[in-house]
Formats: sequence, structure tokens, C-alpha cells
Amino acid sequence: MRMEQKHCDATETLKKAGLTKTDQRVAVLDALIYADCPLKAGDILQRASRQIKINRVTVYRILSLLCDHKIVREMSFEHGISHYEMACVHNPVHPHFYCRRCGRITCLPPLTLSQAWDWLSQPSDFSVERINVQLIGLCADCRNNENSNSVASEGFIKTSGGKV
Amino acid sequence: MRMEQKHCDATETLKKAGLTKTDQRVAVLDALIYADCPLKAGDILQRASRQIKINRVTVYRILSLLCDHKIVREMSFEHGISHYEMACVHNPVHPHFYCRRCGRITCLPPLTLSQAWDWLSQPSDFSVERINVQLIGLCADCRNNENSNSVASEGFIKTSGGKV
DNA sequence: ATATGAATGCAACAAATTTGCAATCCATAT
DNA sequence: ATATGGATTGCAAATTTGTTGCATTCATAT
Ligand SMILES: [Mn+2]
Ligand SMILES: [Mn+2]
Ligand SMILES: [Zn+2]
Ligand SMILES: [Zn+2]
Repeated sequence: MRMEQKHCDATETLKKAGLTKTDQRVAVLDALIYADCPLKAGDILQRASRQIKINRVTVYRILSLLCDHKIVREMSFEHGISHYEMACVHNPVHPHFYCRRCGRITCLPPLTLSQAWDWLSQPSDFSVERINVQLIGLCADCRNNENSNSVASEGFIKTSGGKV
Repeated sequence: MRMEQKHCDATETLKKAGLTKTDQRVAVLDALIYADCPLKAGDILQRASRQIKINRVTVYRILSLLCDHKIVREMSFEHGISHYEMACVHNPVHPHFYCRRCGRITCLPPLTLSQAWDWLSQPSDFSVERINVQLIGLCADCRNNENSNSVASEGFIKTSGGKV
């Protein structure tokens, strides 16, 4: 009787996605697989460097690749630093808490929005001051031009969305 | 009979907050007040520069000030660029759509999370691929040290939050 | 009008991320 | 096992976003 795995396997993950296995990719994946919270690119470089030789730029390229393949999720809070976490079956989508003072990010259990808003009043482990809801995907223009190499934003005013 | 205003007035906003009125602050506020979507610092510099002489650094300092006074909201999507919008009575908190291809941000009407998720399936103006929910505030450590000048993150492993 | 603290401009700095290109590696076919 | 060619990586340099220090200018109360 086989035990259910708690974590993904880096090598299997790459194989399933049809990606070449390299030491650097395995090390980056391992850093994310065994992390207990979302990591910055710098965190990942640091952890992967304990295992192998890897360059900062390579970390960014691997993260970009893994995000494209939806193996990894990217998220960005204030102060313009991206954080990354596994997007595998062991780590379904969930909200996050960002501390504006120390910058730590904490994964939260699934919540409805009204439950989330309740945290604004109810004291808890966190003092929630506000909530951002971000829907991410393709706008109508970009959906139509998905395969074209030119980006819709070229040639028109970038910030021309409509306030609803 | 006085008509209801659609927009805030920059001068009044500064006065109400007890902030000195300067040409630069008025120009930054006007850019945000009349924007039809959240703006990047660079967008604001560009728009304000049409009206007055203003330096890049001044834009950042004014935005920081306005955010501290909760006159303006800051938000951050992928690629670590902050966007800003008015946080006045004419623009209550609402979700946003971010196009991962062209980078445009669109303000959305208030939605429950399940309504938001419905957009994932129902084709609409946007192809929603995922939803980020960010709770922002202070963690327990930082709440206790709010007035201390040392930040909790000094001296401990920064990424030590717990995955839930 | 003058004084004083606040706000701004400028230059330099800093951190995160991207790009170009040469060197190296990995998967596949001999 | 070896050769091969495209994919992957490393390194240096550039780009982008945002910050800091300090001298100058501005706003406002006397
Ligand atoms: Mn998480
Ligand atoms: Mn908005
Ligand atoms: Zn904190
Ligand atoms: Zn788009």
C-alpha cells in the first residue's frame, strides 16, 4: 500500500511538463517544494546555491519558465518584490497575508471574501488593514492577439482601462 | 441646489488632511483624480509634468505621503510595479483586473469571490486565469513592536511564515 | 517684509529584474 | 560510447523602479 506523497518530486514535475532536467531546475524546484512560505528570487538563489552552482539570472529564467508552465505561481505585494510558490496539487490557490512592516508573507487557508473582511474587525494573529482582490488573465484585446508577437499596449496609451 | 461632485478637489483634499498645498501635490492629485485607471509613478510624473515642473523623486515622496494619509491606495501586481488610485469617497475599495500581456489594469465593480471565480468559466470582457487575494496589515510581532524602531525581520529568517 | 520649517530638485545610490552573447550541457541519433 | 545541435547556463552590462543626502526654494505665520 503506497503512502500519499506530501510533496511533489522535482524530477517528475519536469518530466511531466516535458522540460529538460538540469541540476539548476531541480534545485530551484526543491527550494520551492520544501519552502514553508512563498520565496523571493533571492531566497531561492540562496537555497539552491547550497546544493549546486547557479547564477542569479538562471534563477529568474527558471522561475519564468515554471510560471509559464503553471508549475509555479508568482505573486507581488507592495515594495515591488515578486514571491513564488508551487502551484501543484499539494498547494491549491489560497489567500495570503502580507505584513507591511516586516514584509513576511503567510499562506492562509481558503476564505470567502466576507470571512476575509471579518478579519478587519476581529483581532486575530494578524491586524488586517485592507484586502486586495486581483483577477489576472488576458484582456479582450490581448486574447485576440494572443499569438501575435506585437503587444496591444504598443502604440496606445497604456493606462486607458475604464473605471467601473 | 448644489450638484453632487463626481470628483474630489485636489486643493480641498490637501486642506482637509492638513497638508500644505503645493503645485506639485496638486498636479499629482489631479493626475489621480482624473485618471480612469490606476497609474504607475511614471504615468503620474508624465501627466503632472504637462502642468508644472516636477521631479521624479518628488512624485514618489508625494505618493508616499498621500498613501500614509490614506488619500491614495497603492497596489502591486506582477513584475513589481506599484500602481496608485484615489482612496476617496468617490472610489471605494474594489477588485482589479490585471492583463498579464499588456499590463493594463482595470477597476472592477464590487464582487464576491464566488462571482469572481465565475468569471473563470464564463467568457466575458476578460479571460480570468487566476485570482489573488491579499490581506495586508501587521503580523503579531510587528503589531507589538509598532512604535519600536527596529523591525522584527532584523535577526530572524525572513521567510519563516507557516503554510496553512 | 522676514523668518522658519517644510517641500523640492538634483545627483548619487541601491535593489530587482532583464538582455545579449559566448560557453556549456543535455537529449538524441548515430 | 561518441558526436551533434539545439537548449540551457553564466557572466557582464543594461534597465527599471524606487530611495537617500543635501543644498535650494517655497509656503505660511509673524
Ligand atoms: Mn501560499
Ligand atoms: Mn481601481
Ligand atoms: Zn510583520
Ligand atoms: Zn491586455
